[in-house]
Amino acid sequence: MATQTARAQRLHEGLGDKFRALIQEGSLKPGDRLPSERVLAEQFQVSRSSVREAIRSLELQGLVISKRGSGTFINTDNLESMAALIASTLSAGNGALKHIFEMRHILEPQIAALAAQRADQKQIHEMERILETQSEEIRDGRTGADADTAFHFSLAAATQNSALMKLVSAVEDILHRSRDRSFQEPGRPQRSLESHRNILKMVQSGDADGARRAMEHHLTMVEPAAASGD
Amino acid sequence: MATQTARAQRLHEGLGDKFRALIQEGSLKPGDRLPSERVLAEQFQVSRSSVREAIRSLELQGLVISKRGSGTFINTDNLESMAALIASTLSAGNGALKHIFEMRHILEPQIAALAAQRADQKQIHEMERILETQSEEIRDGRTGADADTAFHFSLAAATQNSALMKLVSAVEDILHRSRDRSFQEPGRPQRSLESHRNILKMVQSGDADGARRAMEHHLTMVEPAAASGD
DNA sequence: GCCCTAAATTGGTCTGACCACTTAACGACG
DNA sequence: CGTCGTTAAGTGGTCAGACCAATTTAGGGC
Repeated sequence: MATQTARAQRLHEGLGDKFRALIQEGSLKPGDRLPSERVLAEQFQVSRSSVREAIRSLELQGLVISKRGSGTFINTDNLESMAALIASTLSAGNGALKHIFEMRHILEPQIAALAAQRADQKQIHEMERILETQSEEIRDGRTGADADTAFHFSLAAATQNSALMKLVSAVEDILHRSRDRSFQEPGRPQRSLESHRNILKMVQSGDADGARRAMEHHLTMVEPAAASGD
Repeated sequence: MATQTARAQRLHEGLGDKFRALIQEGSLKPGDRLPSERVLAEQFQVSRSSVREAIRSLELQGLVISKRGSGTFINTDNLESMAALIASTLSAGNGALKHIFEMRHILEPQIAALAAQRADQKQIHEMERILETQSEEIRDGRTGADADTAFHFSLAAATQNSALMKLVSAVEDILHRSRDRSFQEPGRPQRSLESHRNILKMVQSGDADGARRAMEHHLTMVEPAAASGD
């Protein structure tokens, strides 16, 4: 009956939608194990191949994770793999790093402003902790790139907007690799930390406009020359 | 036969990487047809199942498109399917529509500003054409929702930033369905068209700040009450 | 020449089997 | 009794060959 949709749906695509619905409806919770492929095949009256292709798509979308010999599980933190998926899509093709930097420059100042309006105490404390870590790493002679990424992400989390979180997570993921290089310049990690502190200060005081400006300043400072010239 | 690989990843993942490399290295150009699954299976000394799972992942990433009875082709405009992928990821889980609206409110005003600075004559002409179409549709009693989406997308295209184009395309895709409903209110299509014209006017005159404000006004006006209140 | 039909080709699905790995049950041993 | 290896069952990953459905291509009749 569902074989002839206008869009010529293939069987495994329809299956994927059914599984996705099951997961999102709450019948299955994060961490749960899906029925085995053989069981699903019988349950939906299709072959194991079709079930596998459907699961394959769910796995690529980060909804589930298949483990050989163990089973297929609902992804606990779907954020990471979802971000990876968006990242691979955004940076695919001729997606120059320059474009990603520009997108970031558009997004993050506004995110900082939103965070200033919405961050709760727990999230502010989390940011303080991250900046402490970053400070320690720099004192030990490291770049603090991980903490840097974590700070930007925690800001996004403070917006309480899951879509923004996913997107920032993807953007930061793309930039993470190049960041190690740009952090090599002497004095850069220290300056980055200081502007992070300025941003946090604005967020703490709930100054949305100040947070936006602080983030703009931070990004302009951090942006490598290569990105604007390429 | 090839049972002793067991290196690290799953077989079809490695295959996917090989195919992806082939495509991106330029051995295969957009529009070209991949060798048939049976040929690829023999060529790489794996089973057809593995080839299929690899192709499935490429298809989900928008790199290729499989057509039953015809073949598998390198995706010509990868924009559409890539956007669909990002869209499904962004809206997956508890991603409320409200979050998407907010993301849009962050993105598009800045995009309008960038467009005002960078749009070339051809792109401006394209936007004029779209607004004409929208005008005609409204005159004929339709909502003009398609033209509406097209306008927002052409604005993103004018930024010359492929990452932004993909993202806007994804966001608009998510909103497109709900748009038809909100366009039912009397007078709404007409007002939307007028604010589009204001945005275009700013873009034509190269007024970045004016374009940003015009877009902000437009979005605020278009945003459904449900999205801002919930 | 044109149009219709049949064969070849291709992706989609099915079946059943075996492999590699994980987990849990079980029995031998200390 | 508890611990530890061994074994058996279960699971995802891969393979092989077959058939189906859609498309393309090649003939054949007009």
